[in-house]
Amino acid sequence: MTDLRWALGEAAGAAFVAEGLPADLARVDASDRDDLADFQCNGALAAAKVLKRNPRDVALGVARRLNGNPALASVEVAGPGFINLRVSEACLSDRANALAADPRAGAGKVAAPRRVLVDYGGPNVAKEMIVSHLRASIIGESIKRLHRFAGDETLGDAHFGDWGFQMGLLILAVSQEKPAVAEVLARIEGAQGQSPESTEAVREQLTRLVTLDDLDRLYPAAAARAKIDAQYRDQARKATAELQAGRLGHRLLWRHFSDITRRALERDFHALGVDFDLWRGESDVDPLIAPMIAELEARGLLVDDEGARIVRVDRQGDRRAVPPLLVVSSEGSAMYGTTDLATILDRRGFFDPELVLYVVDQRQADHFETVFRAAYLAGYANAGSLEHVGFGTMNGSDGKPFKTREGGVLKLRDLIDMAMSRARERLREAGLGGELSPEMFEDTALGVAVAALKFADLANFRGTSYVFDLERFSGFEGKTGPYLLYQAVRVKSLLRKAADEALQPGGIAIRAPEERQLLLVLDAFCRALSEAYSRSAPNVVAEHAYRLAQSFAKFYAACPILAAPAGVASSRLSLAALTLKQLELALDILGIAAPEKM
RNA sequence: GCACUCGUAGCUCAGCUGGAUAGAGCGCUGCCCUCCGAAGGCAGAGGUCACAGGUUCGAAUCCUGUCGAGUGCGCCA
Repeated sequence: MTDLRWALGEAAGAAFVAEGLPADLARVDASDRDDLADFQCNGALAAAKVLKRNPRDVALGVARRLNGNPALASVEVAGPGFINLRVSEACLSDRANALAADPRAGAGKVAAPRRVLVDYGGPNVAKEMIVSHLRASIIGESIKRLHRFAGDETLGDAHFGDWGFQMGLLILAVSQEKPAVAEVLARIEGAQGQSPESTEAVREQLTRLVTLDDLDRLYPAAAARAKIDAQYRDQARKATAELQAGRLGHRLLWRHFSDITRRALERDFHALGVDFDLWRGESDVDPLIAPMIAELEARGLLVDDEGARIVRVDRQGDRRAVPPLLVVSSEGSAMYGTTDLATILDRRGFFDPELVLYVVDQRQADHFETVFRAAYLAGYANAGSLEHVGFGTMNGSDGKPFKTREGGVLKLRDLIDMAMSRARERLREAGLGGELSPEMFEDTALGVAVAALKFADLANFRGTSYVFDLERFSGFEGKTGPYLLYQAVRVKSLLRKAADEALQPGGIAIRAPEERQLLLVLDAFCRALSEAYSRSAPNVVAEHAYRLAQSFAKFYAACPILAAPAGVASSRLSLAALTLKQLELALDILGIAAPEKM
């Protein structure tokens, strides 16, 4: 299925060729003068420049050839050589009916689907989720959905931070505070493989002894203490080393920490409409590191430098110095980049992705450049298959990194709670409290809150830093998530009413200006998706969804539907149903779901 | 010091593969519920697109410079 813009571009291309002009200049775009045209082609200006001809003459020649096209109601040349196209009502109506019959509401698919892995979120064991995790999760989830919807075989990986020093700290802190835990572990370690207690039994005991609240309480304290207490820090380092060496008790305890953290995180993420396909952790790639280092060494890629072992990745012609990848520190331990490199190997093993998108803070651009180059150099990934999709930092209204009024870091949970309480207020104001069951009421409040948070973030281009403003994030009027939900819910209500009155949707005939405008926006869905896809820019989808909702609101205000004469009513009903279908598809790509009522 | 990103309405942001009168939302001023959900619609005020050069018939968009802001620059992740 092709959209009008594309079809007109093809027609213009043929006209260009017939006029002896380069066809690739015949691009047609939505008009930015809707008082003059639906679509415009500015290619005659460029062609005239290349061929050194009078642009107006060139445009007139093309216009003459387009004039007979049945899809076009008018073809005019304006100004120095703009070709303005107005589409006929018949053509618009045909397009509307085609869209209504298409389950994808006009969305295209990629010609050659790829295996795509999206690495995003990056939660850590025992570390509280804060608002900065929100961006990574929201943007990553949307990019994953964008690829999946376009037909790629897509996996989203949380890239779980479940390894390293923080685990040693936790093991130390928990066993010091809870002698019972130490006893359990001593028992199982003492008896070695022939322990009377099964692993299962130990895990059950740990479940009773160590809760998520314990971790939330102990970790910050332990981390703070390690900063000032060198002896404590050394103990934690030792515990980390023992864990990584495979000490049984440490392993069981670590597994327990990760399990309870992951369960809680999955629940929180799910409430936000963020669901990972994979929770591969840093621990999963740990076994790959030693052989990887040996191989890099054997191939001469690993060299000594200031006591550390590095891979040089700078190239001739670099405009700037690209730092080497530090693989083994002078203390002999694996580093951040080492894990990332091993993760690339790991992924090649189980998925062999053709594209990996790292949805991570823009500040890590240099780091990823280094890792990617090392991976290409080592042949662990095909050139160009690794891409850093960076996003901007989050600042407070003072332009500095965001802090709460008390000066602390805002927890994600608290932010969601704030947005939810505002949503509850609005629902009560609208008098919907009594109509919905308590569970429905809470679900709806959560849905509205999530829509507000996500849309506020996704409406901005990911690459630029943005000001984190609670007021704006939980706003319900204007260009907001709740506005989109509101429009969707209004259509749902309308469709219910129509069903009650046994009014059937029918063929669409585009007449009123508001219907025209709505259809032109519906037609632009395909284009918006492909642009969002190629630029990894969900804000393009967000913008489209908003424009769609807005065009619908105008249509809804200007064109009576149920009260219209029978033929008109069934046409408008179909148009409304089509709008709902496309709006929900667009919202789904943003990770937002519309409730039945609100 | 070197590098990257960004400076668009009072505020928060789109637009940046060069094209006609630079768009939204919030806020501000009015208007519209005897009609399908007013979390809505309509109208209005508000801009030398940081500044200065350059390329071009044409620049918010491309190039250079200046000023301002943010970020990064091997043994944390």
